Amino acid sequence: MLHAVDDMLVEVGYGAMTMKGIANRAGVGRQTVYRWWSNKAEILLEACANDARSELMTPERTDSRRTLLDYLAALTEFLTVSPAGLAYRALLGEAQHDPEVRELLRAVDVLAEPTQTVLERVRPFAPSMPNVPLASTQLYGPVLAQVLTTGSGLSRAMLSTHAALLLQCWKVDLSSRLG
Amino acid sequence: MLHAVDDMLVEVGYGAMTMKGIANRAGVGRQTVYRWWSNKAEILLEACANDARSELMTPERTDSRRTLLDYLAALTEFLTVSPAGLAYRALLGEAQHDPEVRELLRAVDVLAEPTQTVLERVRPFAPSMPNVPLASTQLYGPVLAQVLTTGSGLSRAMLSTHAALLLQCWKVDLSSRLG
DNA sequence: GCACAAACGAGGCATCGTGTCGCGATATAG
DNA sequence: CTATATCGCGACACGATGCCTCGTTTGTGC
Repeated sequence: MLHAVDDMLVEVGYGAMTMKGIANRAGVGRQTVYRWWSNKAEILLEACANDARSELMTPERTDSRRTLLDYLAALTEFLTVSPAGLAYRALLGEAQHDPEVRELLRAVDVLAEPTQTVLERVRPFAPSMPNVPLASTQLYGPVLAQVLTTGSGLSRAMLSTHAALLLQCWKVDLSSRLG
Repeated sequence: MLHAVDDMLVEVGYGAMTMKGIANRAGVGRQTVYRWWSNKAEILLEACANDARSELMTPERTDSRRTLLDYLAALTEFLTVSPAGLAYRALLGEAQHDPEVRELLRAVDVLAEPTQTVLERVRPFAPSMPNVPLASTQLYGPVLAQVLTTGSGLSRAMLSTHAALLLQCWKVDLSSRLG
């Protein structure tokens, strides 16, 4: 069933994906779909949540910069190529229109957990890293914004520079500079 | 006419905004609306493009950090409060579904010009600032991502920290560290 | 002031997606 | 064999879209 959602999203795109289409694709009546999910947003969220977690799990590297870069690359791949990522972007899109979807998306924050894991790995080598919410958006915000506004991700070179710059300013003790 | 779009977006939200509603609100026939704009996206873009430019124009400060902070605060205000900002978010949402809207939004990149202006002001004091595309997303990406995913912006304290950190790593010469 | 043309408001219409309802078939349990 | 629950499937009302037409208003040259 959820597999049918992934497939349809890739094949026909979000615009042409209808509840009727999902039902037909899954060989199921429409009522059966409504029995388990009350709207398209819930189906999409369930279809992408599991995949997202596994796709954004990157191995820890000895090099902190490499740890960040691997994660940013995986995130870019997720957002631009993966069906689950496309579903996430579609959900994020609907969240701008529909407050109900926004709440749904806040409750199951797909990007939060993997990002937090990566940050914790790096934190020992980045003493002046800000609190998790800010550090998270600093890390993935540029990547997400780029994909959402242009449809394609940052180049690998830019990702690398971004990771290096972030890590650098997280390593320097800010308090000594700002007093 | 465009005023009616702004008003409706604030009053009833994007979800309840229909072409029929816009026409009624503006006191015109529906066909008249279709005569000038072929779809909702075009109306929204025209309704927000002008306002966006003026709302994101911040005065230059002697302090670079303050220049960045002022811009980030204006951007947050724009994205979370301003009708034009709500329209922009709605457009960004539709762009995730509709490739046509994505192209429209790429052609009239609302955030690009103001961000670039700010970056050029800061560049003399930030010798190792990366190229404009990357620096732009590094600057506004976290703010945009935060608003899009949670619906509310970063706190002023976080904006301040973000501006300070970015400026700091843009001031240090990276090549001497990575070379 | 008049006539002509363009633009307009209003409403009708076909089409599509949504979400609900009821019918008939199937299967699983007692 | 029967009762109950679940399912596939079509029917339905509702609302939004985009197009078309009708009769009116507006503005221009004569």
